[in-house]
Amino acid sequence: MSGPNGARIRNPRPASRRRLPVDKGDRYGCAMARDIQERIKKLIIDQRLPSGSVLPTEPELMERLGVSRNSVREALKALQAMGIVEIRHGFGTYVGPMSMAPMIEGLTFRTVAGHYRGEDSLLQLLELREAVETGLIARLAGSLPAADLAELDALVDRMDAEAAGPGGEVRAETDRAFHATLYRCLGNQLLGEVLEAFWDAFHKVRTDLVDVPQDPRVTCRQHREILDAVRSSDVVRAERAIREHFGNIRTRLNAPVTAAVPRPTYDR
Amino acid sequence: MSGPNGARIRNPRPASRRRLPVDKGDRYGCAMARDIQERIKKLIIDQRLPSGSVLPTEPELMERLGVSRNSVREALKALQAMGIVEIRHGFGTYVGPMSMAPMIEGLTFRTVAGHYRGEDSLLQLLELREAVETGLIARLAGSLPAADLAELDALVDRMDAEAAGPGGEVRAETDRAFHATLYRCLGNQLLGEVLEAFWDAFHKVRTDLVDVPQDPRVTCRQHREILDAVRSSDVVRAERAIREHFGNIRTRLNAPVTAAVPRPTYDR
DNA sequence: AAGAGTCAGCTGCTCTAACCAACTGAGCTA
DNA sequence: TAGCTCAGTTGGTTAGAGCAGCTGACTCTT
Repeated sequence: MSGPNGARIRNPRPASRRRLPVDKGDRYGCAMARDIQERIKKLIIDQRLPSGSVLPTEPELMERLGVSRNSVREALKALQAMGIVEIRHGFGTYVGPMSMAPMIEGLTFRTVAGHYRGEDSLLQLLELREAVETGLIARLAGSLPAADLAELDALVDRMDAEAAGPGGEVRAETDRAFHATLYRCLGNQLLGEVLEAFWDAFHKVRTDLVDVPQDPRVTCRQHREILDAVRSSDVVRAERAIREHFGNIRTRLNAPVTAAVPRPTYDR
Repeated sequence: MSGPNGARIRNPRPASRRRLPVDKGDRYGCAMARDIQERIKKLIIDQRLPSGSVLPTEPELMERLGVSRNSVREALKALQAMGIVEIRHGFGTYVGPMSMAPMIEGLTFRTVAGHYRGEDSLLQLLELREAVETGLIARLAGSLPAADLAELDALVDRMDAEAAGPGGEVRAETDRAFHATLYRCLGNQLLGEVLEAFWDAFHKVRTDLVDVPQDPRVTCRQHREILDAVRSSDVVRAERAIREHFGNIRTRLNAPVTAAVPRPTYDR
């Protein structure tokens, strides 16, 4: 039943299956499964359940919703994939953290798939990050608390140390922390999580797919410049610094991406 | 087994269940289900399957992955929730559109839940939109093709007509189209989809939860101002126009949000 | 009596088997 | 020829059984 590369071959009705699915606006599956998901979501909303609350057990949901165990489980699996519930074997089902973790996963997959198909999906993701951070930096300039400035100073210092250290590279975690700390003072949790999600997805794909050469000293200098610009309340300079930083990543990205031969394996 | 409000009461072991789940880094469920999902994803990536491609049928996946139909279906349900596959009753399973639709859903739920819990989640979502659009507008000023400018002109004209028309309100679809068309020329599909996702989630929550009063003439004037600023290549003016537009939405949002008594029903 | 091991009873996880529902295509009927 | 039915495909749903992770209380040992 399987072709040479595991490709699917269906003898009795090969042509008809080539039909592309017609969009009937009926995404997300059939009525019942969708309905169960909605009812569980409604349960969470209506009872104002916070993250971590206990949800009914599978047998209880079966009885309450009047469906079989299997349907309940499929609905819960879908909700789990969206981060709405969290399932723990032997414990029970809980209201999920509602984090952006599922988005990271979806975005990562989409970017990897697009990359392998020859699209510039990684570049698009970078542009997205650039857009958000550029739009935020103006609000930041001059209004960063002293404590955050000190923390950012320490992070850039650490970058310097890492660049001069044995590895000769700035650790990814340090870069991530810098960008996260920079926008923390805005007091917008969603913003922070989305930015981290974009960063995570970008970083995952970049390290997995393309081997980007980087000059760690340039990285350090650019982060320092961003920090100094923000400290001195210079909006224009801050925006320019951010753009330069991303421009740097972009140029480093462009060369290898076009030349790179996608590796045949994907093991995420 | 159920309390007065449908709250769960478990007689034999009530105290132990109050334990919050310990984070073992094992999100997304047990090993096997997770593994099946990964293998299906690997199949899509390795064979470079584009959106709409036929995936193996459930029996074929059972055999190939060596698991039961139930497990296959649960994995597919989770992947469907992430937009990675699309399941069509009676047809088969296909590679999904990889759109941002699941993100809209997750974001909407998160925002609704946060709103009901008294957080300013809707405002956070608006700030996110503002950040992205502000960061993009500079790249746009002066580089918009004439065709897009004409289309935007027509959209603002339509807004005027709708504002003066019977309803006296600018239709949501027109606003959506304006923002979508504005950033289309950047040639970044991801960017466009993310912006639309944010718009959709914001709009869904706003119309469902808070009844925002709006002066349609102000809305029209602000969109016209954005368009004119972009047309005249005036970056500073364009940024100011965007900020004013979002500032307008924000102020209209702030008053009712704090005063609003959340309705007890959630029916999405 | 204190400690350790076992066991019953929760929880979710997986499998098997059967049937239902949506859809297609070929062959039959009028 | 036009329309229908029917077999065979696909996913959707139900049912029942047993497995696996976890807790608390009971029991046996020391």
